[in-house]
Amino acid sequence: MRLTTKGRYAVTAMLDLALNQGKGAVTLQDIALKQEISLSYLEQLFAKLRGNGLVKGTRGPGGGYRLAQSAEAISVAAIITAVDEKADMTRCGGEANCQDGKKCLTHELWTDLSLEIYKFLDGITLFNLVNRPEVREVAERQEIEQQSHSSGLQSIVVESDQLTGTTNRY
Amino acid sequence: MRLTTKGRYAVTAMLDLALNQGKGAVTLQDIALKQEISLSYLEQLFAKLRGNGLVKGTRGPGGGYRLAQSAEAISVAAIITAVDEKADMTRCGGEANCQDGKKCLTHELWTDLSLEIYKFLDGITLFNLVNRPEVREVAERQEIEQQSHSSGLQSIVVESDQLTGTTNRY
DNA sequence: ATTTAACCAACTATAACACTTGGTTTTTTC
DNA sequence: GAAAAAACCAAGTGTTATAGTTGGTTAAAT
Repeated sequence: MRLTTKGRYAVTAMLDLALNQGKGAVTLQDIALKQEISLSYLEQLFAKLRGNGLVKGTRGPGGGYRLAQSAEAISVAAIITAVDEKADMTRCGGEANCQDGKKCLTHELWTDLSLEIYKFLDGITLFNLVNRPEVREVAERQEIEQQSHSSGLQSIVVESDQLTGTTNRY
Repeated sequence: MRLTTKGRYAVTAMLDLALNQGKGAVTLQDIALKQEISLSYLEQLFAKLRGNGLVKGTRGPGGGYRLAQSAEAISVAAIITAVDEKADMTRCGGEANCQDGKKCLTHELWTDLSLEIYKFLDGITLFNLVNRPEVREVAERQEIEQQSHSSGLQSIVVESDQLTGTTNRY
């Protein structure tokens, strides 16, 4: 169980999905703007999440992503595992071959810790997170910011599109 | 609290020190051979450990490092913190300024987890580790391997020294 | 037909880690 | 007092994963 911003991005994006479950599919464009993550990077993360059966995407206008399982069934640990696919930690990476094929001095310590972290993150589901008051608070703030953002931005993009011929993907 | 092989190296080395507390100072050369860590990298790690008051070094022949505090007083968390000096995790790195100066969606989740990990590692001291049977087992194996190693290696190094004019530092 | 959005592949930049090189200084030992 | 052993120090290099970019193709709705 590795911990990196990659996993954090994935959890944040999945939480965004869970929060907007009622409103149909959510586009990555949306998430990219709200959570300030590069769109293409999100695409790469969602390819893995989809491969692991955590989300399903629908193409075309009105399309986007939605959870493939209920929010109760998706744990934070599952999300991180899906995205990180055990880029194992050089030595002590699971097997006990850290020291010439044998266990290194601190082998048990790290496996114990890994288990501890896993248990913690496996005990927290998207459903749990959605119902946390702090999360709801931040989510509402983002909702408002996004509206003022997109209403202003959309027209700018359309105009500059005609002038420069380029569309910015972020 | 970041988790990387860097911290693992540091804990392993410190544990080696704790295990050999009775026999006076331990040289980094020794640790490098036994734990298979590059000597110069160890030097860098020990510079930080020394700076954080966890070890003290004595120079010259017969010198080396020993613990600056009792094994009971040194927690694994303290070692990792000393060596990692909070290369903070891009966003959500302690302060709540992950989203335009405000908290991001999953801020609490990561701070909770960090605290959990810290508590776990802070509850384990070098003294605890030294007394674990698996650790003692591995330590004994290393003791034997080192003896056959050094008695064989020392003469080889001396001989090849005179022939090639080079000394390998590892 | 056009637009929207998922889907896909290959490339680039950056940063941290792990390690190397080549020293100096201090202390012990002969 | 010379030589050796060790800590101490600074500046580099190689590698790897992350994070992001570029430039597409396909599927579905208006």
